Amino acid sequence: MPGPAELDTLHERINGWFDETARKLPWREPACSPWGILVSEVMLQQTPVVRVLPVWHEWLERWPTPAGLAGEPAGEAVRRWGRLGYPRRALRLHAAAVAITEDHNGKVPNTYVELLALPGVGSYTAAAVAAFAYGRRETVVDTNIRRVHARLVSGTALPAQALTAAEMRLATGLLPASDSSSVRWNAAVMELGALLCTARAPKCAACPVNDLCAWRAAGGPPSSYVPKGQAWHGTDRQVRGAVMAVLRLADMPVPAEMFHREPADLGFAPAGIGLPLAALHRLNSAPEQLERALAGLLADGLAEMHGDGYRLPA
DNA sequence: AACGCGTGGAT
DNA sequence: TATCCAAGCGT
Repeated sequence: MPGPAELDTLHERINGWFDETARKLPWREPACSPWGILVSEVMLQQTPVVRVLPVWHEWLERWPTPAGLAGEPAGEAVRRWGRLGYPRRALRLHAAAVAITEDHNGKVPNTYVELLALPGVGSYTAAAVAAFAYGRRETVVDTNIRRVHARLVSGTALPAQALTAAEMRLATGLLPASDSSSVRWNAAVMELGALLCTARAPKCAACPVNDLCAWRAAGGPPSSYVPKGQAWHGTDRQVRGAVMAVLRLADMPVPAEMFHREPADLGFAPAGIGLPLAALHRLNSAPEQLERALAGLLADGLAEMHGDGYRLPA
């Protein structure tokens, strides 16, 4: 843990670097509503900024307030989520909009505890919204901040595989004293991790605190563990994704046999879903895997039965 | 605590 | 081409 003097230096340099070089993002504009910030935070969970930007603009134009989204079927949120990935985030964001409308008079709550109670809002997102939308001094810890702390302070290439209590204490200890400085600090460290102190090829030469970095001082030792990548090909997730691509494009329930049989065997396909349906069949997944994927989507509320067909939740 | 959950750009 | 990984959450 850095001493008080070094802490001041870190705050000054990293916040200064942020002021000069931060990306201009719509949810960072002073005029952005707390709702706009909440939507951005959920969309940014595991999805890069460049892919979020266009969808975020569409959402805020279509649903400028939580009540606007709450007034539509959950399936519409899933459809407009497009290809951001992890579509249950859309479902939960819709549920959060309903909760905000019904329980918070249509206004995004401004405390960590109330935010944390919203569907799809965990410790990171609750702290981020409290800080960035309401100017509160919160301990915001995301994957970028964890990595910067791991290198700068702890001297390791990567943070632990799971978020630890020690990391939270460290992050709290590093926080500037004032509300305004702490808000900027949270955004700045995150930005540093996103732009310079990246997972794979960190741009240490451009880093404003490279002379204070414990990891660099130690000669940049490699990580003590090998992060295991997520499997994709042949997984249920891949099949679920392909099914969801069909449902997003369908404007009527898709008969179960459409998923199980080649379109050529059926002799017809509903307008508009030929391409994603072909992509699904190209996976050539076993019937039981397809069943598992469809059942999973129903269980998660991402799809529902209507007659003998599947559709997004109405 | 470890796992499942989408997607696509970068390397 | 294959692998990595991105502002996590819920169970």
